[in-house]
Amino acid sequence: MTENVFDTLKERGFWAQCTDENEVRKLLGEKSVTFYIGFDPTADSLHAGHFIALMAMAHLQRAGHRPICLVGGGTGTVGDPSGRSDLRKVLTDEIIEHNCECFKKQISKFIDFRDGKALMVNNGDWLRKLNYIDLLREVGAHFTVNRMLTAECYKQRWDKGLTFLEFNYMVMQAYDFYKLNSMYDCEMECGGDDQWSNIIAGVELVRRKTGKAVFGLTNKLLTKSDGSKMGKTAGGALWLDPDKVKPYDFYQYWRNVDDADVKTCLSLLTFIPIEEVNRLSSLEGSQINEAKKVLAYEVTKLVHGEEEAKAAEKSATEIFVGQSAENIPAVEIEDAVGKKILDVLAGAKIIESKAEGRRLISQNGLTLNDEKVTDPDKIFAAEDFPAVIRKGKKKFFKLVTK
RNA sequence: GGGUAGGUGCCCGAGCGGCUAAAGGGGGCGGACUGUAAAUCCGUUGCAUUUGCUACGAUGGUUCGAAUCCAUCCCUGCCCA
Repeated sequence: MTENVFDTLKERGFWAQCTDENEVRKLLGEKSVTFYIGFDPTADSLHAGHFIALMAMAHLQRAGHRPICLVGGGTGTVGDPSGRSDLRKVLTDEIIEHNCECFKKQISKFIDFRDGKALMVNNGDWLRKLNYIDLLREVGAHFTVNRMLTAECYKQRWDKGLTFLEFNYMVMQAYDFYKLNSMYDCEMECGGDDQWSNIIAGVELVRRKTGKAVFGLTNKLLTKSDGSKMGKTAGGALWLDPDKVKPYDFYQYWRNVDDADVKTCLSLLTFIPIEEVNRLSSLEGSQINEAKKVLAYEVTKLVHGEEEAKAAEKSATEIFVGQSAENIPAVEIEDAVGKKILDVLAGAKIIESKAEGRRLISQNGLTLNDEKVTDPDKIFAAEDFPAVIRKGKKKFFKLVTK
């Protein structure tokens, strides 16, 4: 440990807030600390927002600390109200179970679990067995409602209403920390900025129950320079699952971030040395495209592997620079000769509806093999294949018959 | 339980018997301009396409005709108990 990770995290912009800064820094500098981050299984894939937490975790692990990845098989059943203005959908046990499995698989790609260097646990293992009365007596007694009500994470819900179910989320999460502390000597909880209230609750619970000092550290949420959430695509979140967001599209997302966000992304989402990050992000004008290429490549490599990253980069170059159509992401379709182009595209989910297709054509946004499609009733001919479809300016699809 | 305000398209939010597939904004999409960026401007934004279907919490009802009126129910906020 030549350099304190605490400084690294701060320097790279992860740091949002923590309990006693000096103590945390000291702790991280003098020994291997076991820490945890929780991930609630609200979907069957992690997304860009989780990725930043995984990066923080990876930095800490590289510095010799031991991460515990906590999947929320228990807390997921309750739903975290933090930062939400609406009630969480209550998920069924089967869905949660399935989502937990998906999370585990994905997390394993970023964190090294060999030789006990990291742990993966599921809080369902203890939360689901809890007895209500026992919990109230053991844990509930340490919380004052007055204090809880002042927590930032509930404020957004004052107008909309907060159910008792969700109100209890904080208690569950605090209990997790207490459990992990007693089972694995976990001394620090990390997480997104929005988790601060929950983390503090855990820190206090551990102290009250055991007298031990434990710590909390939060990282910035991934937001754009204008404050809006980053990692949103037309289809929703920017998933890390290649079946949900194709590596090529994933690459393109980062290739197209705002100039103003390049620096944040490079430092938070890649392991590129900070000096290089600074150099790249200070490039001016169109030069900054170089930085975006590096960003897109590096992030894609971390998430989907080197091979996919190279393929995505190659496709992008071919599409936007050269005219070759070799590596355009292929979409498999049934034999389409003689069928209406709109039917085929809608069937392949390239367009959401035929109405969208008609709109696209009338607005000059659909191209087939470098020719604008002008007739909404156009029929595919044999010589159109292999067909390259361009939707708008930047979206390319190659139609390949099965 | 009582009182009261509500539940509208992806989101926010107007409408309160026909001219309403529903103002306005946000978001999305397409185009122009560019650097595969931002900002700006223009167009577009339920589905199917030829006037058909689906849609304003749910179900029934009044009416030639309802998101708009009535009834019942469900859900939510606020106040009181």
